[in-house]
Amino acid sequence: MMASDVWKEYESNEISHSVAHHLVAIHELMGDLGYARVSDVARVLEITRGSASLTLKALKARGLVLEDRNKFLKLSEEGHGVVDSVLAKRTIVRKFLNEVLKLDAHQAEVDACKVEHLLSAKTGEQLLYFVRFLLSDDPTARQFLTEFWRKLARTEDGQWPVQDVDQLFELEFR
Amino acid sequence: MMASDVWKEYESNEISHSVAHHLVAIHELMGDLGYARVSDVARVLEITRGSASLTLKALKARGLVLEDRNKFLKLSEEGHGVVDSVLAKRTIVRKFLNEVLKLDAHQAEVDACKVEHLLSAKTGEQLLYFVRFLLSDDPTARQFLTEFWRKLARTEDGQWPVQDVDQLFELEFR
DNA sequence: ATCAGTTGTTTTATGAACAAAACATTCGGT
DNA sequence: ACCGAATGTTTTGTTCATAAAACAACTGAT
Repeated sequence: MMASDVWKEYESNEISHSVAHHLVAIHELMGDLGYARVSDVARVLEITRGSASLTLKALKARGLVLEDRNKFLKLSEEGHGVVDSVLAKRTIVRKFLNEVLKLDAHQAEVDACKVEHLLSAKTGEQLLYFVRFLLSDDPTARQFLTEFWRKLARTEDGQWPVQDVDQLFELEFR
Repeated sequence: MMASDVWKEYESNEISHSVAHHLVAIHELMGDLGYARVSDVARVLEITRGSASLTLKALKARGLVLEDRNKFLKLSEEGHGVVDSVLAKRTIVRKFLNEVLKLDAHQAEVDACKVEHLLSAKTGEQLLYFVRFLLSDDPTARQFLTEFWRKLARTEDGQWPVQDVDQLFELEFR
């Protein structure tokens, strides 16, 4: 019933997946090469220079990307802020999926990449606190994780009476 | 450096946000009204009948939605599977954000809605096991959550030396 | 100085997701 | 049987993100 309230908010995302990756690409290129041009961004993202040119033009207009006389790009203060928040969310989600839920590194990377720009700042913040405590050497956290992973291992050995994930979901939620 | 490997996989999402919500709308309408027509879907999603008509035509062509002689819609077996997996992920993510990370109900709903169709089946499954154990009455889990929430409350009272979330992220990840 | 290769932009086109409006059909009440 | 309201479809147009290709400008080696 409250579906309609919420689902439209998806649109209101000021940072699209595409924009996030263009900005992160510039950030990475500055680290790797020390500079970032349109072609470099296009190569990193495996898109055409034309596409990159158009997207980056919009980002320059939005003040997230700056360009010097020689067409070299860099992030503005604001652009850097966006990259920081996106990378922080990606990192913490990847860490949680990989190191806590024990998903393989590739799947964790893919899923983190998909959601990095969608989570609210508050969600990222709380998740950071959570994962930090969970992976700390606090004995309560250690004990909990040890116990969870023990149960998880049994689950994956088929010790739980669950054949089918869908069936499990239905038991839990329908 | 491995950014390019991963970010393209975003495209390969067979179920878009829009498609997910059209299917879920049909599911909810079947529960609420006992039937679902194009106009009902449009009303629930707050889009025009024209838009809904086009999207649903595509979903009929993909075999996810079936239509009887009187233009009444229902989910196919496969469509039901998609809805189950989407709703299961939305539910478990919302539960985690709200009941564990203590985000307010609205923010939890919005974020869950944004990522529901993006998480892999494996990620949903692991998250389900995790949250189930975390919220169970296992004393290890209880103790861990109690301790986490205690720390969290102190954090929100400003007891941790953190002024700015961005600053915190940078400390942690840069 | 020229010519080839690199780089950036512009133009044209596509597909997805929407709106708006015109149109066709169907259904209920009188 | 008719009329008006509700319903579904089609057509047209917009925006966004992409590709592809043509074009322009710059660079460097000879």
